[in-house]
Amino acid sequence: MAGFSRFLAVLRLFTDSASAWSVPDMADALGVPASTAYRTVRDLVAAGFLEAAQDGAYRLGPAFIEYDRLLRMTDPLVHAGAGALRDVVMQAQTPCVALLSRLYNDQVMCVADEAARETVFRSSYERGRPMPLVQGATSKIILAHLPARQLNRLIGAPKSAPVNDALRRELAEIRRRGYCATASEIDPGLAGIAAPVIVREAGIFASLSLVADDSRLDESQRRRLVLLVVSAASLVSEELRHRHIPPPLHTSIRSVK
Amino acid sequence: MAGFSRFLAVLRLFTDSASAWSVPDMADALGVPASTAYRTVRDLVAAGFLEAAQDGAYRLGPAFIEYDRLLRMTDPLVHAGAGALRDVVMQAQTPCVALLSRLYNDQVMCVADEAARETVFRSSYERGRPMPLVQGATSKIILAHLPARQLNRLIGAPKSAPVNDALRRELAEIRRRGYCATASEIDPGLAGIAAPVIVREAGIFASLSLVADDSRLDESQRRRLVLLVVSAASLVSEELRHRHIPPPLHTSIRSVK
DNA sequence: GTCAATATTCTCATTTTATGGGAATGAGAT
DNA sequence: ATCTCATTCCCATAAAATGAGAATATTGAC
Repeated sequence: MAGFSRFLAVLRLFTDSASAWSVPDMADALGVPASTAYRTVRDLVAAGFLEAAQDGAYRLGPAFIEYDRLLRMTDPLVHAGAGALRDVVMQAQTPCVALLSRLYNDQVMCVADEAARETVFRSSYERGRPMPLVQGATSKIILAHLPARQLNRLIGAPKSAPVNDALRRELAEIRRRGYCATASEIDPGLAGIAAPVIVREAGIFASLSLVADDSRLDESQRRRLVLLVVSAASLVSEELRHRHIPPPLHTSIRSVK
Repeated sequence: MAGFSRFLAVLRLFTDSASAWSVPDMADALGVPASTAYRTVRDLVAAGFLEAAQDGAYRLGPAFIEYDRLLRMTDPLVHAGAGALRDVVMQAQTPCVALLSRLYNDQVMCVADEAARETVFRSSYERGRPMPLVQGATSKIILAHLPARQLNRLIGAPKSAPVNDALRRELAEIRRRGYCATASEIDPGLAGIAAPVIVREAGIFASLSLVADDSRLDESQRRRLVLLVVSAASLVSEELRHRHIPPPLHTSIRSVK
């Protein structure tokens, strides 16, 4: 291991349950000499990706907040979706959480969320938290719209993984239907309603979804929310498609100031 | 330039106004050969810090969202302050934005913000955006509570920078008063009210502040909000002080699972 | 205050890796 | 087909990271 990966390795030590590390402990955990660990940490601190807590402990640094804002302001999906999420929770007229989620390596991650005012429950899906690929409406609707090649890479080709044939049939059915509604697949008692946000030409495979208390939903409510989610997802997709300007030919591209 | 700094240099290219870059343009801007730029970008993409947009353009990657969540969940200041901000905007009973801000290199950066329901204006202070050090209540109240050595480093020692003597007197007065109220220093028409969140033993130099429409504030309003901000800041400080557990002696520290 | 135990930084010879020039390949456009 | 530019590949070289251990700084114990 060397170079860049040393920095990544240090950052990966930081998790929900281990949020502060001393340098000797990092060196231990990574199996590198102390001098190397001190140097790596010093560089990360200088860059703002780590920061000294107290008593020789280090925690994640404020540079992540800065880059996160930059991403929120400039990422097409996040930027286009955030407004839609606000509209959705307003129009839902019930305690709920609206999510915008996308593929992230071999998981699904929410990139924007918005809770209605009076929402008391919390969804496991929350901005920045990687979630399983094959559970929950939010994830399934994305899987259902993936190109065959990419899906095979994630769940195995039909021949090599016939165990997934049932899943494949389920995904085909979801794609046909155009939305996905589940209940208690991730959080007991919570229902998920998700619609696809797919813009192939921009490489966007995402979903817009709503999480609400399942016991509060009667059939007409559910139908109304499905409609709300599906149309919001279409709006976001359209906006993204519209933004996707084919670049001028034979010219390097760069964002205009 | 080499090693880690090459990665930093690439990331620093991404700004509000230049949010998508092609690799040749990056190579140009950094003055490095194309082959080097391609390799650097490939590594950053693999780590999730960049991601391919369309047509050879790259944008910031979802890893920043993931680390930002981790920080929100685990950073003592953000975690303790977020709840307080919600309380503040609720109790303010007027359109406003509450901010939690801190030193970040030689600037001040908001690390958590919360807007009241009906707030229409936007403050220039927003989560993740570095702001000037010596303007606005949010920043000044932090400066006013910095140890002398650190203040000198930021604005120059009294002898070498006598031009700042007026500022020094202003800061001393602010410290004496315990809060700072300004108007139109950053955004025309907006007023800022800030109180310190200082926990020296934990290395925390921050502020809790409220931004509201200046023309809507009469004297009694203003007094009420000052009280609100000051007491909220005290609560946050107390919570942080309480959390600061002196580590066990002669033992390496590590967050408990 | 001294002492002892760690934490942290420093040094430097060595190994490892990144570097970048250029060739090779690919993808469009004409 | 041919031109242009994007992208990858190759490899000798230069450069930088590495790590063992020494040197120094901190810190608590006493």
